[in-house]
Amino acid sequence: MTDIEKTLENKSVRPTAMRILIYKYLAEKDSAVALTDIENAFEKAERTTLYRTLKTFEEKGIVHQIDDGTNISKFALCEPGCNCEIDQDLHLHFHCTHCDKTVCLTEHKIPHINLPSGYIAEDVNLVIKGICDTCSKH
Amino acid sequence: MTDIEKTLENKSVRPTAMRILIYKYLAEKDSAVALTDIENAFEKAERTTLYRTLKTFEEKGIVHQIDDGTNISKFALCEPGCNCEIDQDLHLHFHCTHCDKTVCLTEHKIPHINLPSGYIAEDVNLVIKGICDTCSKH
DNA sequence: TAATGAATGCAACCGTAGTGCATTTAATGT
DNA sequence: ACATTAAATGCACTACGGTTGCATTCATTA
Repeated sequence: MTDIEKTLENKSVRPTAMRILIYKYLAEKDSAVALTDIENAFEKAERTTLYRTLKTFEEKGIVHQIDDGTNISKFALCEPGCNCEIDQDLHLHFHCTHCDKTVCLTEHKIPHINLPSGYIAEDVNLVIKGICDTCSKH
Repeated sequence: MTDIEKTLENKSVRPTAMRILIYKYLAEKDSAVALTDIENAFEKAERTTLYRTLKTFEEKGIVHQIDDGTNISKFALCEPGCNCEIDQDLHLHFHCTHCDKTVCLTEHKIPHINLPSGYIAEDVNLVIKGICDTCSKH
């Protein structure tokens, strides 16, 4: 059994062939991917399958969904320190308007925000848009 | 000439009847509105007109677009202190998952974030999801 | 090996975003 | 006041992401 299969089983996700492929794809990407990205990468794959696989991955804490302001949902593998829950130090995301890539800045945590009374926070999302390091060199 | 007409002209936007109506609608709302919201409010209005009006308003700094994670663009009037640009203290947004409303917390500014070298920030977006004060009372 | 449930494939549907073009409306100069 | 010109609006249509229902295949286990 490979590492990926173990990882999936640890998260109570049956390691099917398709899921392993999708996991691999996510793992080798250094930026967040949209459903369409995966669809294009695996021409034989069915949109619905990818869609539901990502949903499952998200529910089981394998990936986290990123809303980078493009109105297109992106996904990235959760790293060991990636706590996608409140009351944790959540990392922020950077969306490059030049190459259109979105990356997790896992080193950068979102500072705590004091809300007005009555407001209950359940999730925090911080996205910075601009030019990434690769694009700013050119 | 009314106040709204003056406001629009100050921003180099021709104060047409439709635009004044849309501005009024936005002004009396205490939460951000989606294109569809306006569409429903003015049954006679053409979606394209509303769409382009909001675009124009945004370009001219009359409204700011809000991405609250629902994948539906929302808009809210810019207040005098609402600087929708970088290097300013940007306010954050709160999206209530119960009543589905998104509000500007203009009193709450986004703290400055230090990015890794090479990254150039142009826009910052902070959205907190949870339960708003109205819904948390019930 | 049969039974069971999960995963996948297929075929749609819905809603938002966006564009091209014709038409109307408003502003300007003569 | 009228013609000219540009902006604003209305209409039709496309594109695409997200989503669901249902049939079918696959894998697990009794």
